Amino acid sequence: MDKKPCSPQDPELRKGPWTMEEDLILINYIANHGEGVWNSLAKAAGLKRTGKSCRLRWLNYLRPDVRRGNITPEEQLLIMELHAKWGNRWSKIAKHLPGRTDNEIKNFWRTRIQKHIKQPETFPAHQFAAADQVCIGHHQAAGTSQVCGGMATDMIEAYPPSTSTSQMCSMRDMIDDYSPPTTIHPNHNHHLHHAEALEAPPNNLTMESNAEAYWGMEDIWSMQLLNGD
DNA sequence: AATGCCTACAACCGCAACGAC
DNA sequence: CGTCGTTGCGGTTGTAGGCAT
Repeated sequence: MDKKPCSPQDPELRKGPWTMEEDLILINYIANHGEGVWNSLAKAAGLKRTGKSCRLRWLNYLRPDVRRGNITPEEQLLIMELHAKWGNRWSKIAKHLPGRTDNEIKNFWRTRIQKHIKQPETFPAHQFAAADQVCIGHHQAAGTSQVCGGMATDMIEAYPPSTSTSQMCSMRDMIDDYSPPTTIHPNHNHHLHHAEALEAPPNNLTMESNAEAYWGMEDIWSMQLLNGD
């Protein structure tokens, strides 16, 4: 899996998971030369990757300001709210979650939320609670594909104790209100003022959820800093 | 302890938009 | 104004790790 050639045309091109060495090369190169035209960047850095792959790796994983790990309840609510407004506009939604990438939000939505939307109505609340520490009501009417006000009381009670009563209320309201658009409103500008009001990172969004990054971006960054310019 | 299944996430793919020439 | 290269986006897939049996 490590050195699988990508295509007969370019047997040198690597695909699949990035190695630590590749990450370091990319980080070093960008630290010294900045981001640029990704195809030539990949070549100049000596990476046997497509520019596209390098860009994705950088944006979703290596950027110093990227936040990975647990999505906080606040972020979950924001995602729901913005998804209700804009649908699958992941990059747009990601702009309102500082440090989060569209890919992460998309994955989060598909794995944590969408699966519940697809659950039959009889899905037991306790299983629901087990599936996620915090999650979303699944009480949709068949065929309407709507996350809505059916958030089980159990689920709300399963919410972390740190969650304030007011947060709870707003969460209920929000989930009650939630109805993902079946089509994107071409004219969604009337939402923007609200969304932009959300743009500033909430104070309680901390970096602590990043603590479990795999082989710590801190490590990589300290390594590349040691390498210097 | 072995296995099969499920979940979460990293990465790839295809397409559309955009800009330079 | 058409072509080409690049970027950005959203959907999909592959796989590692966790969990249940």
